[in-house]
Amino acid sequence: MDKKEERLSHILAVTIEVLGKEGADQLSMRKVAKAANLSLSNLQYYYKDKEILLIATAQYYFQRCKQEFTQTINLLKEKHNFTVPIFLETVLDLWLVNGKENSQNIMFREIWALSSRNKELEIAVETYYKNYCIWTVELFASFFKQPERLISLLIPYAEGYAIMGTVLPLDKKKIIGMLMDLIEHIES
Amino acid sequence: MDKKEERLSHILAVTIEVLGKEGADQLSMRKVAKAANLSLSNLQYYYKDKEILLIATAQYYFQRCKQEFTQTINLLKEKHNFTVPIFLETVLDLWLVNGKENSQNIMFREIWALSSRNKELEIAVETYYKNYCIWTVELFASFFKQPERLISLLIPYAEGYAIMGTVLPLDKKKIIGMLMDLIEHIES
DNA sequence: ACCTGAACACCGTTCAAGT
DNA sequence: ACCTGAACACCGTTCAAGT
Repeated sequence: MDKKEERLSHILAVTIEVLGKEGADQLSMRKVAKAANLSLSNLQYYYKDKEILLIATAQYYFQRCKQEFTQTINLLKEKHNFTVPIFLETVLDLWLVNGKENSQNIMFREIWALSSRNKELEIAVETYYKNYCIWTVELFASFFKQPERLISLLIPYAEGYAIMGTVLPLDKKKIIGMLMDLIEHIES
Repeated sequence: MDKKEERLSHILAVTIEVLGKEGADQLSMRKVAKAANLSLSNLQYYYKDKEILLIATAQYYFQRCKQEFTQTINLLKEKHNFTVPIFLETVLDLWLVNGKENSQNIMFREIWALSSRNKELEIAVETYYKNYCIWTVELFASFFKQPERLISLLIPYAEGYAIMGTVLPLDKKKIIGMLMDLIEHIES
């Protein structure tokens, strides 16, 4: 990585920090510039306006998410007591998270909102989800007969659960039980 | 409804319009004031700052959503060819909508994003989802044995589908088929 | 190629003042 | 109770200028 690339990704890392701390509505070019120790105009030299900065930031963030995901999955696979049901339960427990307690979900909310006003960002989000489905289908293909069906069920469910999982009539434990039963039914 | 109330709800209706057209990031007190034919300071007399205006707007919007929901469901129930499987398929087709094509979902995205930075708005969103679950459980209780389980499955799924349903390995028709099969399994 | 500072139109909020 | 206009600090963007 040369010096310019380092500079660019440092700006993006700082932008993620500001986004996470203050939210999309509070993020300003001036704040990012200050946090990155740049003058406003110098920041604009690297990212010429706010839109471009946000798109680059989202893509940088997605890249990070992928790294985190593969790392977590690899750790899971290497566990000494690995069985398919244990793997499944662990994955479900990992995926069903409350959006308000999870910094990754807070970032995604900001990105979603921005993407509904920005065609290019919308495409970046769509691409990420598409790839996410591909990785997870591949992962599930090692253990299940119907990976496409399982992923088409579980990924949207997890996304929705992040939004409003806390107010459902069933608690998380019962939901995981239900999902495991449904998966067994799909696979049978 | 007295004159003040009318004035207040007119402002909220105008705010919803501006939000839908331009998005949360483009919404300004000045724009709302202009669109509602008020001076900026006069708008601030009714809603003293942007936060309060947005919370009131979200609640007003939720109220509208409830009306729309009950109306749609009543029309469905009154249909001459009503059977439980047809009802279920129609409801699923109605619920599984692409978030980008649906103006209600665009509004919800804006509200979600705002709510992650605002405790009071977050509570309003949570309350809405809680009530939504209660209505739908009641509705399903007329036709199904396990309404809580079905709603705990379907509502988060529909929310997640709105976000990323377009990139799933299965198409909508197959997904509805899968869900109907799963529902049958839960009920059996 | 990289960086600066001033200027512009816009924003939310505050406040003293009117009816 | 309802409404006004000016003022303030902040914002994104543009631009002419430096190294």
